[in-house]
Amino acid sequence: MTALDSALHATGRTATGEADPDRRAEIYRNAARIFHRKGYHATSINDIAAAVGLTKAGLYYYIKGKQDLLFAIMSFAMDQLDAQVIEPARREQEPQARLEAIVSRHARLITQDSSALTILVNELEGLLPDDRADIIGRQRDYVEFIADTLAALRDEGKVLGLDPTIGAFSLVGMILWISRWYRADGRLDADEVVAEVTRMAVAAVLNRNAEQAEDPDE
Amino acid sequence: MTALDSALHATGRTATGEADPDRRAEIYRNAARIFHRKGYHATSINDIAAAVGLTKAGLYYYIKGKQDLLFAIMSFAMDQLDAQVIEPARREQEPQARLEAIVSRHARLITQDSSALTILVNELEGLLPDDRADIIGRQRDYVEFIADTLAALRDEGKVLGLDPTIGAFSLVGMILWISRWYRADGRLDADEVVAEVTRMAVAAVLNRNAEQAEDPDE
DNA sequence: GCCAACCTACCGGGCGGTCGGTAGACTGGG
DNA sequence: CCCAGTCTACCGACCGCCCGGTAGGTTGGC
Repeated sequence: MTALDSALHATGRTATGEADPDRRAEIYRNAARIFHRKGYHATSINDIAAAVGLTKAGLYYYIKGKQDLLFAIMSFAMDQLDAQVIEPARREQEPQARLEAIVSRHARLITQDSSALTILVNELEGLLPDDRADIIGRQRDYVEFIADTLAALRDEGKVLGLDPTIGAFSLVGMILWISRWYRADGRLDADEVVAEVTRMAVAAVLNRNAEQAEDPDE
Repeated sequence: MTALDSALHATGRTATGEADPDRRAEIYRNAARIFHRKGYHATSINDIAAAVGLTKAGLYYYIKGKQDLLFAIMSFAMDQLDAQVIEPARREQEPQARLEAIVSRHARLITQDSSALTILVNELEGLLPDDRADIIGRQRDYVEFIADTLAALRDEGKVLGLDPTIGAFSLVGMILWISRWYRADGRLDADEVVAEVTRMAVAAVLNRNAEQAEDPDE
């Protein structure tokens, strides 16, 4: 997660703004890991401070507060999603290729490091209202991007009788859930998981047999 | 959620055991709602007490502690899953019918009342180790039940080149995610959501075209 | 000598949980 | 018909603890 350094500059509003960015990146990385493991509310500032070898007061040299720390991590995760998933997928012209890009890239990201991305969806209620509105808005945009892609597939005749909203949410659920069961040191390797999930996602929305095509309603 | 009453008798180990079961059911119902909305750690005993018109001390007449309350709710949710999803599905002999029963029944349950079922997956770290082991074990059994169903489909030749474990987890993710976006008062109605999700789930795992059947590896 | 990078010591407050008490309904003996 | 005794269902006050956050240093490299 070396990209965290640059991300911190981008979300500078949450940090003191003068401290060593490498050290701050290390702190944010550890915070994300602990928030992910124990949950935001169950994690104390002391837990994070201890993990980076500081006292609580020492940690406050680098952060403005617990909620700002959470928002910075979630903003970073959202930036990551934008840069690694949404932007590359947007460059795909074919709707089906675009869908495959979304799913495989998002799944890949989660197998690489799920901390920040998982916090992004699980700890929304820990944010201040304004920050929460910001994050939720960006998440909504993402789901709409997927729904639009499904709608484009429908216009091509490749999808019949599927509500794009339900489809988009279902795919997102499938992808996000990966962080709950995938372990880098487990039986399954990341390439296999990404490929399999992508195949399932595409199969879930594409109609390939007459049976579904003939009976779009019900 | 009237079935809560009987569930409470079943999980009597967590309550004082003498108090009015109706009142206790009301308390558990409210607790589940608030845990669901704010999260376990962000919810104080006072929040729950106030919601049922008691003081904190008064509430302790009915419950043994915060963690026991959580475990009771999760046990109830797991009982619900057993009775409404797993048992009925087990009675389906055909693997495909069984899969459809699992998905549609589980999805239906979530559209009806997601509180307890959502707590079941999101608040595991709030439990004592022994209780957590209990719940995780039951959840693992459920995923294995789905994986076995997928394996049976594979043995029938209806599924090719799909890892049953990945498939089972992905379907579970799709289903559980419903509680995050479905609103009973929203644009989509429950029947539509259940039907659509079930169709997607089946499509995701069944191979219906030659393309997939010819190339199981990769 | 200065400033970045920390620390010790502390604050107010809310937490989960407990304790002693009590209003009021109910019960049974005279 | 009464009243002592008992039990259910609660409450006010309190406990120790830990939380997020801060004030005011101290230290070591430039």
